[in-house]
This record gives sequence, C-alpha cells and structure tokens, in this order.
Amino acid sequence: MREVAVLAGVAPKTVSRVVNGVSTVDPAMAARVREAADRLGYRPNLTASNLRRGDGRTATIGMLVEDAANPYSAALTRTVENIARERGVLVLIGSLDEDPARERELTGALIDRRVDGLVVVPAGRDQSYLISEQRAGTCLVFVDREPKLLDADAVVSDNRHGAVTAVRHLIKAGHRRIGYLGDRASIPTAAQRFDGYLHALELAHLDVDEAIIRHEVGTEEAAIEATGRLLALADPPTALFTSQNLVTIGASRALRDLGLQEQVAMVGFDDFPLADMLRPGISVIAQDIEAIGKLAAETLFRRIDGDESPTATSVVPTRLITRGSGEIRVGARRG
Amino acid sequence: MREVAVLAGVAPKTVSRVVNGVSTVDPAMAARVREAADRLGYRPNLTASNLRRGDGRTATIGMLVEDAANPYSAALTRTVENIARERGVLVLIGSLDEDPARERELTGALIDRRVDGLVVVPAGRDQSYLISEQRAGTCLVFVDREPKLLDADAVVSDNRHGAVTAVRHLIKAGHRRIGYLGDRASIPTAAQRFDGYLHALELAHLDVDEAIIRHEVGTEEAAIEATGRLLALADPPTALFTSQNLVTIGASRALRDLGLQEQVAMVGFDDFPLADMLRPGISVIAQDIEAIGKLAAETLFRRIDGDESPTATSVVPTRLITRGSGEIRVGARRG
DNA sequence: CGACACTGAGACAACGTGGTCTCGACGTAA
DNA sequence: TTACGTCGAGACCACGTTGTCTCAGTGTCG
Repeated sequence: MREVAVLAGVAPKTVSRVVNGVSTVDPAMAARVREAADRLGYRPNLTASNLRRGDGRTATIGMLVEDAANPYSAALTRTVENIARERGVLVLIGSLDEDPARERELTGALIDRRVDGLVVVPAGRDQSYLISEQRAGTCLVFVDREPKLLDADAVVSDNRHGAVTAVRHLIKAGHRRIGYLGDRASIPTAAQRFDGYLHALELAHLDVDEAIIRHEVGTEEAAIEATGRLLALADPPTALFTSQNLVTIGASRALRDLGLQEQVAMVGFDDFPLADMLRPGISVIAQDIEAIGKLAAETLFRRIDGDESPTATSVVPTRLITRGSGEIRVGARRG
Repeated sequence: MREVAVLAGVAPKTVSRVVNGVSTVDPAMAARVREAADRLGYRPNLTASNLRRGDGRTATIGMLVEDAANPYSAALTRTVENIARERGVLVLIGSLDEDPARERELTGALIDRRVDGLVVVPAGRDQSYLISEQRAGTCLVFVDREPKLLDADAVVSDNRHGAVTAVRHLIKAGHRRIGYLGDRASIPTAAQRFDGYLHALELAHLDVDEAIIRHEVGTEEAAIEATGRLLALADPPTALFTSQNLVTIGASRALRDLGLQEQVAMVGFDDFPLADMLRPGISVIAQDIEAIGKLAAETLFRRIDGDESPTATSVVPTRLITRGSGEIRVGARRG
C-alpha cells in the first residue's frame, strides 16, 4: 500500500480511502491511485484490514462435517457455500470422522483463524467447551444433531417421525417382522430413528424382537454382514428398516447376493444417488438437505448480523419416496 | 494477550514466548503464564501473528473445484484435506460451476485471505491472470486440467489413453459403430477423451461418423436426450462411449428406458458409486482420485516448503473396470 | 577481584490497515 | 474584507502480535 501511495504521490490513508470507496475522495486522485495500484498489482491485505477494523469480521465461516467426501456432507457444504457466496463469504471445511477429539481440535483451529461463524455437524456428546468461544462472539449453528450442554441454534431432520413413517409403510404392506439395522445408538440421529422404529411397532401392537435388531452397524461391510445374519435366522424378518445411507446400500447388496431383493421389503433412511436405478428401486425416507443447509446458513448469518433472539432448533420434515423395495408385500415370491 | 501478561505479572513478549514454546523461558514463569492464559480463556490471534511474522504463513490453503457436491470433487477435497491436516493446515473451498469469471473471483478472494497455496480445477482457458500472484509467492497446483498461459504444476489423469482403452475394449467386443457422448470440446479433459476416441477408431481402421458423435452433453438430462436421438437413428450405434460421470448415468438411464440396456454396450469415463449394482453393471474407466489428490497436495506443500525445481505435470494412470455393460457383444439380444 | 560470556526477560518498533483528529483551501454570507 | 462552514487529504496512532535490541543478573575464569 505504501508503494502505491508513493507512486500516486498521496498518503497511504488516501489509498485506503480509494480502496474502500470512501466518497470524499477527489475523482481525479482516485483514478491516479487506482492506476498506481493496478500497475503494482496491489492487493489489499485482508488480514491486516481485519485486524484493524472494529468488527473483526473475516468474511469467512467454518464448516465441520462428518466426512467431506460423503454425499450428505458434500451436498450440505455446497448449499452453505451458495448462501455464503451471496455475501462474499468463504467457507473453511473440516471432516470429523465421528471423532470428538477432532471436533475440539478443528473448532479451535477455525476459531483461531477468527471465522465469523461455524456450522457444525457435531461428533461429540458435549459441546460445553464452546461456551466461552460463543460468549466471545463466535456464532454457532449445529446441523443434524443438537448441541449438548450448550445453548445454540440447530437445524435437524425429523428423524423420529421419518422412521415412524418408514416402518408404518412396511406394516401397511403386511409385514409383521421388521428388522432394524442401524448405527451406534450413541449417535443421536441413530437413536431417534430407532426410537421411531419402536414407536411404529408399538402403534401397530407388534412385538419387539431383539433378535432382528442390530445396532453398531456403521459401514457398508457391517451392513452386509448383519443383513446376512438376520436372514439366516430360523424366523427371519420379512422386511428391513435401515437407519442410514451406507447401511441401506450394504443391506441392498446383501439382499441381492442372497437373491432376496424381490422378497424382502426395505425402506432406508436417507436418499442416495441412483437409488431409483436399482431393481427394485430403493424406497427411502429422504431428508431435505438443501432446506437444511439453507436454513443453517441463513440462521448463522442472521446471528452474525446481530440477531439476539432466543436460540431455536428448526426441524425439517422428511419425505417418503416409494420406488419398489418398500412396497414388496409380505409373502412375496420371486417375480 | 496483554491481559494475560498483566495477570501473570510479565511482559506481553513473555506471553508470546510461552505460547510459541521458546525454550529460553523459565519453567516456573511459563507455568504461571499458562495458568493465566487458561483462566482468561486466551486464544492467540493468528491473524495478528501472521501479519507480524516474516513468512506470512496462514496455515490455510484454498481449493477450487467444479462443484463441491459432486462425488469427484468431494473425494478430491477430502484427500487434499487429509494431507493438509497432517500439517495443521485448513482448507478453504469454493465451487466454480465451470464459470471462468467465478474462477477469477474466487482465486482473488482466496489470495486476499493470504492462503499459502491453491489447488485449482480450473474452469477458464487462461490462467495468465495468476502470473503476478504466483510471482508474489502464492503456490499453485492445478488438477484435472493443465493451466493455460501459466507455468505451474499440474496433476491430471491419462485422459486420452483411458479413452483409447475404453473404445478398444468395445471394439474387441465386435463393435464397429461406437457412439460418443461428451461434454463441450472446449473443456480440455473432454477434448482429450474425444481425441482418444478418435485415435482408437483410427487404430482399428474404423470410419468416424459425425452422426453418432455428440458434444455439448454436460448434464444427465442432456445425456438422456442425446442417447435417445442416437438410438433413434436409422443406423444406430451398437455401443456408446460416454466421456463423463453424469453423461454415463444419463445414458444408462436412457438405455434402460428404451429396454436396450442388455443390447447396447457402454463404457463410461469416471467411476461412480453403485455402478456395480446396476444391471448390467456399468464398465468404466476409473480415475485414481486418491492418488491425484495426494499428489496434488504433496506437490503444493513441497512448493510451499520452498521447492524451486521446474514445474511438472504428473499424469496419473486410469484403469478399466469391467462390470458387464462394456462386455456386451455386438448383435446381442435381450437376455 | 575484575572482565567477560551467557541467560532470561523487558522495551521498542513494525507488520498493513483504518479510525480519528487536524489542518489547509476554498466558497459563501454578513 | 472577515468570519465561518465545508470539503478533501494528511498525520498519527492503534489493532495483536513478534523480531530485534537492550539490559540486569548470574556464573566462570584468569
């Protein structure tokens, strides 16, 4: 900046004024400054500017997701990025891989970089460590799972209700033995979906059979194995409810390998690309990821803009998409 | 920091020394400082630190991809993030949507934030605007497409050779009329793949028929339509080579809608999730995204660490994965 | 016992900006 | 002509750090 000032024969402050478009600058002088800046390839140092400025805004937000490579996280990131872009805000990204230690580490790294706010899909079960940061002015919005021991905004899907819908759909097709395959119950979303499963059974006065319930199914491989075991039982389930993306895909793979894909019904939580292209198409409870991301980003920016209203959790509805697998009636034979 | 200094009864500089782990500090004093820092919830301001420090490193890199939500970009991002994480470096992300204006805009925004380096999947056909930034010290690595009018490192797939492999594979199955569906030829990767298509035909002394070649196919919808048109010709192709992910999926959808999925052979460029679950499974030329991302990140960090060796373009091999669709022989009938 | 090296900590300035205050030049009205 | 208001631009400092220099205190050796 100094060099520009010298070249244009003005004070550094005037360069600053020109760059920031202050109206009290003589147009001729502004033009001279701009030309000098162009000639030197001058780029204002946002770092320094941010240091000096009162508000300390960096026009950067942080986004912590489970895994940047998975479709859910990727879609969420993209939606948030779109909203941020409208405001000239950039997004720093981090993957947590369900590791609470990483969550603490990365929130710290982001806050040290003075992000204006954070969108977090939390991995841990205690976000109280963020209380002081929040008090210090970092805005926080949680997605997919509500924060624990911390008062902050959140945007979540209607997990329980979605699961109830899925299981009732299977019951309507005549199923009485519906297996459950889901992730660790310590993950809140998984717990809520399992809760929905139980509730739907209860509503239909069906017994809960622990033998056809599997938690701790977190990967495609685990899902394949678990599905195989369930169907090898003497009294196997006639339908499956899978509580997550990868689990649904794994179960679908296992059913096909067993040649049962047209006989065992299935509804999965979370939509995924090409679910409609499989045979049968996979019926799912779809989350509205765009709505979630949009809501989260908008909430965050409202807070950044100074909104001090009480924090709230927004619940975004889910939607049943029927594609075939969920409509297989009990007792169906290969067809 | 000043408050911490006062509370610990030392000079601010000493606090700085403690935070940075300088060894010449009395352990007792260091402990006192650390306690004071904890008590006040002190977080060093990386912004200021970066401003003062000589090297001006922000421990942040930028990553510009085509679309953060698509599987290719997402996987790439994740791989780069992994390497960056090992060094305590965070990743700023931006989606270009094939828009050169956005490319300029976002590179600018990232450079203004003083990123240490940039990984770019370029959208434009001229990166000369980055020459001055490069000279000013921003390290650049390009991925998927080489930079134009700029001397910088790049990591690309062996597009031409991959395409040759794909088309020769179809020729080996007896096909003589192989259609091409690809993105705008102005996109370098698309052009290289098309070039490989032509070369493979030439090697087999097959004629090129413009009637079964379609460029400007960039979306799933466009691919569906283009596939329909090709197969409605009086003399339709018996096999298809699709130059990209979404095009492959679109074509696959169209074939199924026409009931031709078991008769028209197809090999696509780019692997995608569940390609093996379709019937027939989709044969593809797979890029080694992990290798690409790893190589790109490592190259970037080597440059950031001061490597001044001549720039180079690394070519990562592709791999044919046979799953059924590419092995359909000419003249096959339903079944 | 004095000179000198060494260790550990503080004082000071500077990184590149922007906020605030000041000041000169000019125009207008009394 | 003088007093005053307005406008445009520079001087100065501060933002939160850290590099450099300085300096007091301690230990060692001749």
